[in-house]
Amino acid sequence: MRNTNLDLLLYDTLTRRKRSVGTVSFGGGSDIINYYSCGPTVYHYAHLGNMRAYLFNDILVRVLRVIDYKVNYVMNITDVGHLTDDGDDGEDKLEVGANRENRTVLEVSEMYTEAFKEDIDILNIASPDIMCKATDNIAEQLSMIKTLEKKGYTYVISSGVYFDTSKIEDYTALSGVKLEEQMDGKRVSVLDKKTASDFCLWRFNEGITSNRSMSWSSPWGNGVPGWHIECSAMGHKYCKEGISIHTGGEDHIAVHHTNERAQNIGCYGGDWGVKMWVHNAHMMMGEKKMSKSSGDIIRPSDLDELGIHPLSFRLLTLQSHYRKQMKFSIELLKVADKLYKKLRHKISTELEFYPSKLKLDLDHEDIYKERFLEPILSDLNTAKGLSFLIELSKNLDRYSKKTASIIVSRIEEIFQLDLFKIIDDNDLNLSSIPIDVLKLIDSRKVAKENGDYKEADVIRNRLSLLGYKITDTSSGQKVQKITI
RNA sequence: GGCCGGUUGGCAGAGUGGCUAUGCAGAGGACUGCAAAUCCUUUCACAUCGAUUCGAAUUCGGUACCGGCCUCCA
Repeated sequence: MRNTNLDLLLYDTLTRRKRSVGTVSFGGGSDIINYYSCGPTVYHYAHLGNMRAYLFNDILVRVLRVIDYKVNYVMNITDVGHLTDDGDDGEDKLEVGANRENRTVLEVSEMYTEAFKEDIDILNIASPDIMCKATDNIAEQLSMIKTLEKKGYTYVISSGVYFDTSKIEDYTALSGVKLEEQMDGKRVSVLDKKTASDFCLWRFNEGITSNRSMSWSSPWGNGVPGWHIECSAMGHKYCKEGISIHTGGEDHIAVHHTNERAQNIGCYGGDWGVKMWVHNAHMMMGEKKMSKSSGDIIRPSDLDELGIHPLSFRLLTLQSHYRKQMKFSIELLKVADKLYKKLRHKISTELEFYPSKLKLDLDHEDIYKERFLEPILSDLNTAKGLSFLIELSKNLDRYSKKTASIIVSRIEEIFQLDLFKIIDDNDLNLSSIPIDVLKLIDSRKVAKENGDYKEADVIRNRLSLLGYKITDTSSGQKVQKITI
């Protein structure tokens, strides 16, 4: 049994309203949340735009755990089946990645899976409990396609086995799109499918893909699974009772999740399925979103070089709501970075870590709940929770050190900004500084001691042009390398 | 064309029927040889038209504009 009656409200894409997660939990004490999130396709690096989605998942899972749900957090790794192009003309992304880099598909998927794990780690995103690969679950996918065939939801054409979407009554319920209003055939290639919205369950080796390196045998012929079937099959395998919450980017609503849902309905007829769909909005750079196809990407591990702490990006996402498009630019990142460093400096130097489960007195318990937890529990209003944290950090004298520390500790259970860790202030060690720069620094020290401030200022300007920032502190000159 | 969402101060971005969001920037001050950093104080807002209301930036309706998705995408 959970030891709290607090609950989280989330916006459910299917019913288009906020619903309590208590209505979708499983287990005797209704305390288990089966959580399934669409993960990366490992043919390339994941970028900051992708990271917004994983940050959203991370925050959500942490909130569920704070209010005492047992979360079974499952994320798939797509290493087969995801095409570069629309439903029927594209090549498998993994094959493309392998060709591009002159490696095997396995090497490519392993390399980018590792890179993904490193990147989420940099942003303090916890690893899911289960990360399952599509290629490890081919049997489950085949078995699901067989059931769909038995139940009459499939048909076979020259390119593969297809799902007959006309058999699902409310096929477009997630997106609300009216198929007959769609511009059929304009973007979706119809080929010899019965309906443009029909999608591939099993793709035969033929045409441009006849010499792909990945292939499995099946009752219908050798080939590879379609993209959507992996999520249905693995979701069912790892979330036996059903999926409480299924998340993903909003771009998945109209196609991927719509098809996943159709497969579930066809295969399990409503006995098993997804109880709540939650989608995050995209991050926009200027006029367009950051995307791998445009080539203009920034990874978490690139941030250091820009002089920006990676967790400043985590902070930036906390400032906006997950269902709203988030504007992104280096400038905004710098603003967040400034705030981040200030906040962390303050907390790390004035408070100390206390375990979050320590009790607070009633008044402070209420303050924590009203100012922080309640906004978070109302569809994840992290921005409001964050404004409380900032306020708190500016008014530490109103709290005892222990009380403030416990509150921040509780906030950190969710925000994970490493606020208690002293920040490295980028003070350079002398050996990394060129000798002529060192000489200048030294001569400025002499000039200052002699009261020759004019000369000291001249030297400071010269150093600044050389890329070094000099700051006078009570303990002498501090040297920092200037970044962008 | 269909679906979804947005329009808040210089920028970013929350929000509630009557009460300071918050951050960065700006202004003033403290500190400093001067800067930087830090701290304190502070200016500036709710697309437009109509309706409901004692009262609406907050509810409802119209208008205008903007964005996303419908195609690989988080």
